[in-house]
Amino acid sequence: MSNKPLIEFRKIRIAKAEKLVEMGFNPYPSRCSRTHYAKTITDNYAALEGKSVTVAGRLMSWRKHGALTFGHIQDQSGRIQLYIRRDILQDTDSSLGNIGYAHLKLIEVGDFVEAAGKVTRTERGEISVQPDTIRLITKSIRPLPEKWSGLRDREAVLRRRYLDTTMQPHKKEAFENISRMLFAIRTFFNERGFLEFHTPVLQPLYGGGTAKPFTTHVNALGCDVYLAISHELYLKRLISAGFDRVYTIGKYFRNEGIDRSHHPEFSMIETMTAYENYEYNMDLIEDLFRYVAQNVFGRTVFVVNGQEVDFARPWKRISMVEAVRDVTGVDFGVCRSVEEANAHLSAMGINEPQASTGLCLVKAFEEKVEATLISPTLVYGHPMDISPLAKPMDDKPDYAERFEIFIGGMECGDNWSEQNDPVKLLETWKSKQQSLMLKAEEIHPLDYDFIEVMEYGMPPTTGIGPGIERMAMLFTEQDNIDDVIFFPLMRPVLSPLNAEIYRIDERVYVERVAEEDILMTMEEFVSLLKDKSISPAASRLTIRPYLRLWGKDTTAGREKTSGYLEIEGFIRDKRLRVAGFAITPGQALPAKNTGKLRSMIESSVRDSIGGYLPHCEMKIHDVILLHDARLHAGQ
RNA sequence: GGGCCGCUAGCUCAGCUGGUAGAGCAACGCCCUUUUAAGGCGUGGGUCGAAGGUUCGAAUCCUUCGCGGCUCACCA
Repeated sequence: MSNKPLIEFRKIRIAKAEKLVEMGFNPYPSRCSRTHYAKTITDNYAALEGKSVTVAGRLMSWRKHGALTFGHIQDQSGRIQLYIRRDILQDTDSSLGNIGYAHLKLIEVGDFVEAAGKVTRTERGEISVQPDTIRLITKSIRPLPEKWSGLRDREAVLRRRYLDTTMQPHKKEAFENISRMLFAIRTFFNERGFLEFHTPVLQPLYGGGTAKPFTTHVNALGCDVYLAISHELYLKRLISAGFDRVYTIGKYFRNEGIDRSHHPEFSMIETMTAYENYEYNMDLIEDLFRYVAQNVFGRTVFVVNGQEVDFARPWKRISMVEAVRDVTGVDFGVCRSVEEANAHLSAMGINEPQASTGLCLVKAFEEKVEATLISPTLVYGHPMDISPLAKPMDDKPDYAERFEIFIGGMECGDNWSEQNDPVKLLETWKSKQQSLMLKAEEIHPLDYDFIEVMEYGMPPTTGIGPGIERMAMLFTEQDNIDDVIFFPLMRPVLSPLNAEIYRIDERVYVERVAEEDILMTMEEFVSLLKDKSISPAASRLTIRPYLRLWGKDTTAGREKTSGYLEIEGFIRDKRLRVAGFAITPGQALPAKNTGKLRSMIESSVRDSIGGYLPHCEMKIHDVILLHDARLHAGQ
């Protein structure tokens, strides 16, 4: 028994669906016989006036006036009004699914309905369908958001995008355009003789980038694998296999920061073209952007960060050395020593000494130049230090045949002539791996299988890799990546209200989706601590006690408890779960989950393990009751 | 990870220096043959994100936690 409005609302609507079932209706039929979209009718009124049509969609408004009822049906194309007259609408007939005027109250805003009737105009001039019959297609049992404001809460919009696009259909446009963009990209490459391949997302080694990967496990093979951080090594295998022009529109997973231009899961169009070098790609990518701009969006000028960007004009092409020189006046191309280069850096106010001249150049570029590149710009000639997979330039072997695209101050693609000299490639990788310049976490596994492919030989090859989301942000003029990803990644939540409606224990739900824990029993844990076989990874531990209260044990005469401790900080990046935690209160447990219970638990935790962890600061959270016999007594 | 901000009914929002939690939409009941944010009369609806604390008294003040946003850092 609840007095929450939503729960009442749901009950009332479910009751209506049940009433329909009693009357012989199916509130969730599979068949629908739409003949026209709303927009087709409003766009072609002259031709359709007086003709019979069937429309279907979600009912967005519903105004009853005695013997007249008005409403709006919304489908993918738009909205159209229903103008329902009691003297025209056929009577209820459950064998046909028709709902008559007397039963219209069983239909309400949010439901999906089908209406068949003549196209007409009302006295006020609105193009409408005057139904002879109305069928319920799908009963909705939750209220839609406020009709005028829609969803405003950013979190609500991101978590329930379907409601946002229902209430504000114009918000579908960006996503429709992104879909068309993908189609156009495929057309562009297909027309140029490229073949689309699927490359693996589950990869036994991660390569082709320096990002941190996601790790997962294949039970059938008994080994850990990584989610792709890149697909290029597979595309190169395809070139070696004899395909000259290949591409993939791949999913990339990088276990790093999330912000308005980074998402853990994103996509790129990545190509490989044999018998060409990076100069070919400069033309290719320029053509690609122009093609998408013109064919999907019908224009070439877009507003990025408040500034106009024109994709039609030939793009500026500049070497990284020149770009830095133009902005800062410093020519790293003539630097003779790292010391000299670092001195230039600190003169610019960048006090992070780099390990090589090349890295200094890159640092200066990132700090001083990147944000200034608003119009599409191709920056080429990266230092070899940061280009392990690229070919050096013939005339300047310290620089790579590589270029990046910058638009609106944002990097929008990375491209180079692929290093296909297997001996040099191996050398570079090995020295890179052993280099003390790199932090341990940046060392990537060597892909010897790939080196072997290169040893058999891969013809001269070059690839481009523009990010789909960044492209979408440019073309749809959004400045937040969440607005071009329909389902951005968010922490799972279960509202208390839904927990009540679905009768789910919220904590059990959250537990189930939580990361994998390390498990051991209290007995094992204490004995390992006692032997000093294990020690905490951090000096600050966060401990969450989970407890079940089982009520009074009549034989022992005391209250029974069970549970576990969840310890963060003991094992790096993992939670340790110590099962078999219980308390034996010398007194009755407090009636409520208050500070008193908390302090009993806290002293119990400290008694059981605190002694073995003398140098640890233990932060013990409030107890989380998984079961409380006192609350469940009636069940 | 740091800083700042937010979280009140299904939705959109009020609620000031602490004093009985409010409105609109939505819902429920009744009236209404041209409405379109329809209208009129009436009714019901809350764990104020969570837990502690201060207080005679907390949505309001304090602490911790949760979720989110913006921003900085990190990051091809």
